[in-house]
Amino acid sequence: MRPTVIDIAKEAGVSLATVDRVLNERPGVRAKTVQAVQDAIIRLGYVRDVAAANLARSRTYRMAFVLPDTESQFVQTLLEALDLAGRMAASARTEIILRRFPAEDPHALAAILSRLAADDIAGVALMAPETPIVRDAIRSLHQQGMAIVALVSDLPNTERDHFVGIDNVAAGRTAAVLMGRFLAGPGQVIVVGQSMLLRESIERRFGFDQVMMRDFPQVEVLQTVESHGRPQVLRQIVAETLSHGSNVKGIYLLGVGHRALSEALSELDLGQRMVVIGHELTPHARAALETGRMDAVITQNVGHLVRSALRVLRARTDRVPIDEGQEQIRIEIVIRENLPARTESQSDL
Amino acid sequence: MRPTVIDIAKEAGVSLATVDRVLNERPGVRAKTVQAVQDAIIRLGYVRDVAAANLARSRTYRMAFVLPDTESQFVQTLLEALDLAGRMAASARTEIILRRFPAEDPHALAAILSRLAADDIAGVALMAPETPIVRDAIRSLHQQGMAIVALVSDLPNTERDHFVGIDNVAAGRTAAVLMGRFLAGPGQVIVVGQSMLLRESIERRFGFDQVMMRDFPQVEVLQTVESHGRPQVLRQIVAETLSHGSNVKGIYLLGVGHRALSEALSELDLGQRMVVIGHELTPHARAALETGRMDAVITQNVGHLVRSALRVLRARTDRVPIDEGQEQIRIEIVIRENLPARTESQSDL
DNA sequence: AAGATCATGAGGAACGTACCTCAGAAATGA
DNA sequence: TCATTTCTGAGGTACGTTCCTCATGATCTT
Repeated sequence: MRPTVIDIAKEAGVSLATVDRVLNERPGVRAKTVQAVQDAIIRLGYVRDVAAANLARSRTYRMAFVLPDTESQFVQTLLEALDLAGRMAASARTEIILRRFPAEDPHALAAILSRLAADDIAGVALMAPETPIVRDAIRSLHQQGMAIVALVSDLPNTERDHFVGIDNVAAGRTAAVLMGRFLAGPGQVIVVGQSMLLRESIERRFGFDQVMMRDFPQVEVLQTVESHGRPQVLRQIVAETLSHGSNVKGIYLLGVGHRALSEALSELDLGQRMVVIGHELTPHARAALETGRMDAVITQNVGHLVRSALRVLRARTDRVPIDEGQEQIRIEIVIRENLPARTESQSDL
Repeated sequence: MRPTVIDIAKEAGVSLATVDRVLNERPGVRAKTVQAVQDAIIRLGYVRDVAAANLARSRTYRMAFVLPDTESQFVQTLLEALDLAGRMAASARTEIILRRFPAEDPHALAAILSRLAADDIAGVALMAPETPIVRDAIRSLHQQGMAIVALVSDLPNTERDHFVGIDNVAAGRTAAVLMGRFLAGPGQVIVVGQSMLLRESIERRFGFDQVMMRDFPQVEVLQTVESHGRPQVLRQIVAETLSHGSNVKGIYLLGVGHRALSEALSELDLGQRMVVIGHELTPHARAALETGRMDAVITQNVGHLVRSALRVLRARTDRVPIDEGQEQIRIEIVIRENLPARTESQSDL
């Protein structure tokens, strides 16, 4: 049988109350006694039963996920994963609170964040760009003891406890290697992004250029085309670039916008096959891979993101260590052949 | 507040005992009453608190992992992941029992399996080839109500509850796409495997050939070289093939044996760069990727394998549904650029 | 209609931990 | 040494469930 607090008390020759004080780091125990209890704990190999502990605390975890209200497919898949995770988490005394903020309004975001504390929330997973206002809001939450993780987009200069997401520079490098090798020769590559103001886009482009220059000097990477979320813009610019008789052999999509691009491409009816590589495995990207309109997608598993964020927030709240290996989000390479089966729950797009 | 069994009892106008009988599907309740209770459950949105339930049951999960006693790096990394998972699981009332069996001795394996039942074990994760003896042993365990998952290597014709691992045909196809595209032209490819009797090797080779023939007809895939676990054999055959002045441009490793191969390759000092693609991200494969001796590794996350097996076994034991999306093991493509950082725990090689 | 069987209620103990109170012991200061 | 402060012990209740016993009322047999 596993040892319990009672066994520890006996072993250490103290009372249950004292063991409890030591375990929960409450004051009123002499250093010597603390040591005796800790020795007993080690000697017996005691591990606290978190389930019983949480039951006794009658602690329920209220975790907030704060996301932009953009309708992008990436956010949509994130929401789906969140929904599923919420249902699964319910039986583990964890409640997920969803908050959306207007994408371009840092003040609204700050207001939402500051309201969280009053709402008795134990932790926040935040997907937002880092602005001074947000930094202040996070500092305030942090001072109130709230666990905070940055989701998808890191907030390196804040008091966030953890970043749940991928290294976007490495993701860009990965895309570059595939692009370079798939091209297998000289040519030009168009890079398309929503806006170069987004941290992810900048980092990916940086990593992409790095590898391209080093390993594939024969490939010319053109300036980033910014779509600003408007498909027409994207379509037009791409069409223009392509029709200028240049030697474009590949397209690199820094972010979302797969739909608009694939429409543009099918309209143009290119005589020649292009190498198309993008990020985020949205339903459209999945379809594009299946039909061969895209060659590879660099992605992060949305289900993992959500579950990892929840685990980290819980661990922070419980003050227990996390399993670094498990919380490391992989840069996944998806091609048609290793496309994961669509599950009913859709949780793992 | 979340509703509890007491709330359900009040809502349904029955006693706590009756609610409990319904919840745990125990006899002695009229169909009409069962319905009334279930209605109340739905009306209040009751979710059973599994932590409290398990506490009350004072159930501890003893889960056995049965693995071959081969010293292969893959099994080693699996063991490391298992060790870590065991430490994490301890606080969730789960105990991991490890059993090794002589790799070539199905009788010994069957003996170990049949001993499990007496050992009060709730579930087994088994990594073993499917033989008639093993099939019988599994049937017997199944009849005793034990949860069984096949690990890494599927046991399709048995009563296993679930398979935790990847689709090896798809993994082979994935390798083929990368090989074909990285080669970027005609040439020959050597395929190296430990033994073609292993299900995985056969399936991977099958998938590899499928795609090669369909998409890259200009590439000639040579017959599989079998190493039978002996590095010298492998080294010699590879050296021979290469020195025969043929047009070998790529090497596909069906399984382990990265060390022997990389030694062979460095000895031969090939004038020309080869495309080397293999399976399983062992420490050697990792080193080979880092130094550029390998181009890509198709792998499955060992940490995920173990955790998924544990979750599935627990779910089966608790008779609760599993999250299909979470339990789907990905076919991961790893190149140098997206090589996951080595974590201290090494859990996720 | 009497006995047998079944469905239900009431109540309680247990799981392992947290957290509270109060009394008394030990250490500390003057 | 006495008063004061600081530790410690004993005991209890609670968390949400499981599972047990016993009693009673309802329903079925023949």
